[in-house]
Amino acid sequence: MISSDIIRGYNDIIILYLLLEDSSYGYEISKNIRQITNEEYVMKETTLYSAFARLEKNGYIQSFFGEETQGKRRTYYKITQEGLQYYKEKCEEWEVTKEVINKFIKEMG
Amino acid sequence: MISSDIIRGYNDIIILYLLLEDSSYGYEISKNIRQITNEEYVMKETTLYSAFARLEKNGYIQSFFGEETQGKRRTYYKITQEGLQYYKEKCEEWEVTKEVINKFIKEMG
DNA sequence: TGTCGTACTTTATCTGTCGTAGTAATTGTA
DNA sequence: TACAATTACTACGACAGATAAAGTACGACA
Repeated sequence: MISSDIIRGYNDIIILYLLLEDSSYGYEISKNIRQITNEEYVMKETTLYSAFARLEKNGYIQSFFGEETQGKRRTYYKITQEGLQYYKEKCEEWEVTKEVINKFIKEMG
Repeated sequence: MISSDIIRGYNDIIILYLLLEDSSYGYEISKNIRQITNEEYVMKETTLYSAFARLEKNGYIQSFFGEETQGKRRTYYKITQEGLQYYKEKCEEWEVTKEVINKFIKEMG
């Protein structure tokens, strides 16, 4: 189980990654995360939707309504230029973070 | 700069790592972190001391007073069996976390 | 006398995550 | 036809870890 204190701050990156190729919506993103990680990480619904709100507030994603004529209306999100920039920076930060934390990890029986 | 949301949850591990070899105290641990990471990560004082309190409350470290007869009295900490166990588990969790997050990271120009 | 370095403590605030619950429509199944 | 399950969200409140700001206390040094 991955603790929420560790993934914190990377949920945004996970979401942005999934919007790189094409716009998407909550439920689909949620499923994709589970699939990609083989259920090793399951993002909570509330975490996901509050991340959407935060990302949109910061201008990293933009929402629009889908054209479904049946079923509950979906809110789609697409990544912005700023979002792409933010994603790139966070990826670089991740490389640094990995190396820093690795210095405090020991392989033990 | 490593964001606090990313390192969150690993501050405990950093501290425990530094207590593996020998007991130590706040100021020394703080200096060691800076040195080991070449100033890439500097743990805030309040973060450090609140982590001590949490770790002791959870039984992962034990405090005792140093024998300095001059200067301000130091509070030393040593790792417990439970702390060692916790450290090991977190190291294993780290390996999983790394792989999970790596799936959402892209190398980009 | 004043500043720097060492070694902490207290208090209060912020943010992201998460538990709980509820709404609303569609699809499966018995 | 009834009921459960799945899809697709929204609202509210609580919690924990990180942090800013400020203060205490001691020694050394100039």
